[in-house]
Amino acid sequence: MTVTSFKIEKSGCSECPIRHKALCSRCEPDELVLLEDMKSYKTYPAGTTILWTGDQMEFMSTVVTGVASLSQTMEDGRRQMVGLLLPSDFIGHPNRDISQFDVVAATDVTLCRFRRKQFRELLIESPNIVGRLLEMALDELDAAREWMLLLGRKTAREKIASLLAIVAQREAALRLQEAAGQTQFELHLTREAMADYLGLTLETVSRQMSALKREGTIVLKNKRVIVVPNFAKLMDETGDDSDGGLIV
Amino acid sequence: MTVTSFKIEKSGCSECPIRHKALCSRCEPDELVLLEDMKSYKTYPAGTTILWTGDQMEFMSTVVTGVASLSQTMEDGRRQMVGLLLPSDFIGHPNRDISQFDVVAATDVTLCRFRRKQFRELLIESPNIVGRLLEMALDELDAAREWMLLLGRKTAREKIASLLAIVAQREAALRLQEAAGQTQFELHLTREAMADYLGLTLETVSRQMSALKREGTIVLKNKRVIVVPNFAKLMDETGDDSDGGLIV
DNA sequence: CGTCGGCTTGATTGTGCTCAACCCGGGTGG
DNA sequence: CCACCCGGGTTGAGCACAATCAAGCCGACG
Repeated sequence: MTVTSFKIEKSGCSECPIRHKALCSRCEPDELVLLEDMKSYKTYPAGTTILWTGDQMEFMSTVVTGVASLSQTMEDGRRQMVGLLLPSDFIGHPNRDISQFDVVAATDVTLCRFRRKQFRELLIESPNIVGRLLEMALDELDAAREWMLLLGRKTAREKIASLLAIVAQREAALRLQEAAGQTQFELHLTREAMADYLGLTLETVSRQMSALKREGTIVLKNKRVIVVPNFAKLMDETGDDSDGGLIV
Repeated sequence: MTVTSFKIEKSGCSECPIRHKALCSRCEPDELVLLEDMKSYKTYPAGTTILWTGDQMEFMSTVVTGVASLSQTMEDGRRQMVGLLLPSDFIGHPNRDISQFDVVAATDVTLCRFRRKQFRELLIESPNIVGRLLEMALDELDAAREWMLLLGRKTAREKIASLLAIVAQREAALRLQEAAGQTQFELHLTREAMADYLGLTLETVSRQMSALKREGTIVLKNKRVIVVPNFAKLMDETGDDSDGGLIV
């Protein structure tokens, strides 16, 4: 177990960084005490596979810190990422004990875990948790469906622009700003990860990135940090309608 | 209101054809009485759009009979189906009052509906419903993610074979059989609907169907009824691993 | 009989994949 | 210190698969 996880293990739920967003966000103080008893933390180094397709899932987990990816692989190696797990996102299925996907730590990842059996009992007793879990599942479902449009119908160019726009908006939201005018953000993904996410090859990703650079839509500061001089111009490339396709 | 819906309106929940699968499947008799009071039926003819993207959603609904599709459309007309709604499937989001997708009746469709406001109160009081809804949402999420692999990574041939295999398995399950050896089923979808579902053009769908026919993988009985002489041969074309990629 | 929707088939084009070479920066070890 | 390697990234040439454009078929229905 690493040092980071140890620090977290000392602190209670009330100091948890994702307290207001995770499945426990609606819990009353007395319910939190219950959770406090059951939970355990575990940290995985970047690059580790947390769960393979077909693995037994002894635990239900919430991402506390770090980023993990959910992906599927075909026999011949073709791979598709089907979800990005950010802090507060949930891993597990109360009624299925076998993982349907590979879960890979993209950065160092710390999970807050509950044993399946205990968790199921918890669900029966705690409507606040079930309700929040339902809400989160429905949000994930909508996100997955949005992504299906991208995978099925967008061109390579539009896919790249969409990904960049989404990451930019997410980072802006963290700073409580809106992505508009000049924006700057960090892209943690390798070209290969982008390709897996978008259903492209890494060469196509590289080519389209170069094209966007050449045309001045984006400027690369240092391979990871991207500057968007004019966010509207990037949005034009996504293929979405003017309001960004998002219901705000 | 059509004749079919009138018949349904007369019968109570206990005679409902989807009683054992829908969101009410775990309800006790006393809870059913509650639902009985709140519900109303509505039938839409084939081809009708039940809900447009951006529409206010006054009702939360369950499909009782028929098939509807969930889809997204881009400005320029490109369209992607993101879900198929079969009997017992649920439409609506307790915490969102605006539809994110177009909902179109593929066949005549009858919905069992609850008013949003009432439904939300119901959720607070009835853990059996929330629990069932969570289960259904997680199943949908897994299905959506499976579909993302198909959209992002499979070839046209594999997409068609996968669709046929899935429909065949579903129909077999209805007859409490397993798809194996010689199988036969009905495909309600037009070529265009298949294309929208698979992220292809209808010409490509037609060509691949012809190819599968030519090679003897499938036999068309009468444009809608498809015979699969050897189910394993069809599975070979899907690109999935031998066990069908399904966790049984 | 003509029309119309759903479907098939053909010819051509083009986007994105494949294969391949090469660049760049950061370790590592002789 | 330099040589080497290795992972991530870029770029090019050629190809293949699916999209596009276009014509025609078939069965239903007015």
